[in-house]
Amino acid sequence: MNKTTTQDKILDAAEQLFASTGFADTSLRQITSMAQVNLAAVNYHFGSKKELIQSVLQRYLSVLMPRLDQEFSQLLSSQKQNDLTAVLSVFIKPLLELNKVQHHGTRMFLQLLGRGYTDVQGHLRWFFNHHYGRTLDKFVLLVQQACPDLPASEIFWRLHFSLGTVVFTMASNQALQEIAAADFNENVEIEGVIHRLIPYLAAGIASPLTLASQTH
Amino acid sequence: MNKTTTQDKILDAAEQLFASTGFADTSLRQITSMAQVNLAAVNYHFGSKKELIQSVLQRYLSVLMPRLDQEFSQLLSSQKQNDLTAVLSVFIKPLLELNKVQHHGTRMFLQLLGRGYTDVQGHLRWFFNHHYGRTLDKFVLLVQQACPDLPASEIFWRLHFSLGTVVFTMASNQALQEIAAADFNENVEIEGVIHRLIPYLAAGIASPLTLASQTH
DNA sequence: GTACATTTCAAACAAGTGTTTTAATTTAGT
DNA sequence: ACTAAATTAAAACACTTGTTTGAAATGTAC
Repeated sequence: MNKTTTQDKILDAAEQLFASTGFADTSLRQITSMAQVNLAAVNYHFGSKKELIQSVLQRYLSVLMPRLDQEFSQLLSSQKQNDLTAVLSVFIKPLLELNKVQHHGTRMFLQLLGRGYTDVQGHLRWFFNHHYGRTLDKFVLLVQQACPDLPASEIFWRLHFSLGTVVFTMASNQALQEIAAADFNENVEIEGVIHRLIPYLAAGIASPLTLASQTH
Repeated sequence: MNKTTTQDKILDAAEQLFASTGFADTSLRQITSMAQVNLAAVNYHFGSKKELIQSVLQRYLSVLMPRLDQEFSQLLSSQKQNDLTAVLSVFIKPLLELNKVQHHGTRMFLQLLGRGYTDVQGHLRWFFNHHYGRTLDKFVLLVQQACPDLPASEIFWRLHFSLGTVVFTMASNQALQEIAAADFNENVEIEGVIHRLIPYLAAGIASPLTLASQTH
């Protein structure tokens, strides 16, 4: 007798709607209607819409981030010279393991991440940095070790460029998949997109310093 | 006697608020209050909020896109082999000339573009493709010529990765500038960001095909 | 200066939002 | 079985949104 609780029904419906429509453009009435629970249940169980959003993300982050932290630490302690592609590839396995958390978990989480950074500016960014800032620092350190010639400020900019690539690609993942399927007869899973992203990001981050980027 | 019309007062206020807060999160009451005009003036002069958004963008696009189209055509007709950096650099001058349209026009437009792609999914994308699809096709052709080894589908993905970089960077431009100023004592104008972007994008788009990206 | 069209204004409208309230119902402990 | 706590339910609340209305004000042409 494995009955799903009201909380879980809400979380399941919410993450689906959030991923495809965004946080701001999804109403609590849509969520509770899809979950087949009462409207007031959201505020009763989660307090507010804001906290519901955080709970939806937290279900994935609490699995992913410790996993990433462990990988980063391991790579940091190993003495061998890590190249950028290897550092970025650390994300692959932990991300794909999110499919065990939930059906289509990887795609769902990455879309949520994309929505999180494009929809809301305030509380999610704070929430993430507050909880997982340490892990992020390790990653930045690894990138710096892999690109010893780049000044810290340049790495800052390029990592944010890369964040933009990932976030945007994941937020518009559905639309992109549809176009790719129509125009190129390609049916790429989220795993394929990840494997396409890594060389692109690695090349961008490691691109040589030009005269132009220094004088401006 | 150069009095600004009600329409212009609305457009000026709207673009400022749209750029910094996004389209969805800016209300008509905020706009008319800042513009010091009556609330009903927006619907009277523009019809609806949706059309106001398009008008705000159109003020820049109508200057920028013909300019870009001309540059693309010129590059296409010249027989010499264009490298990717040259193709991407075509954007620089037309973008910076938007500062003549309006004070801080370049930054304003790019932020609006970022907001346009992250906030709304529907009508803006259609609006843009419908009006300027031809120009875009020329650009894609130039990129294909510069990267003859890449299959069309790969170029499709990488150009969207790049779009993500630009759009995200521009949407969060203000936040990034503030962090860069605080952490690295850097005061980068929008022009500096553009010059930082180009080598990053060029390297990403032109990154070699790996075994992984082919098999997945 | 009168007549007509354009523009401004305050007010109200209809629809949607997240949240709260209060009562009914179900669950769990003894 | 009774009691107290936890959960569900329907309704209303307070607020914001974009849009519309109809009268007042302004501008324009003859």
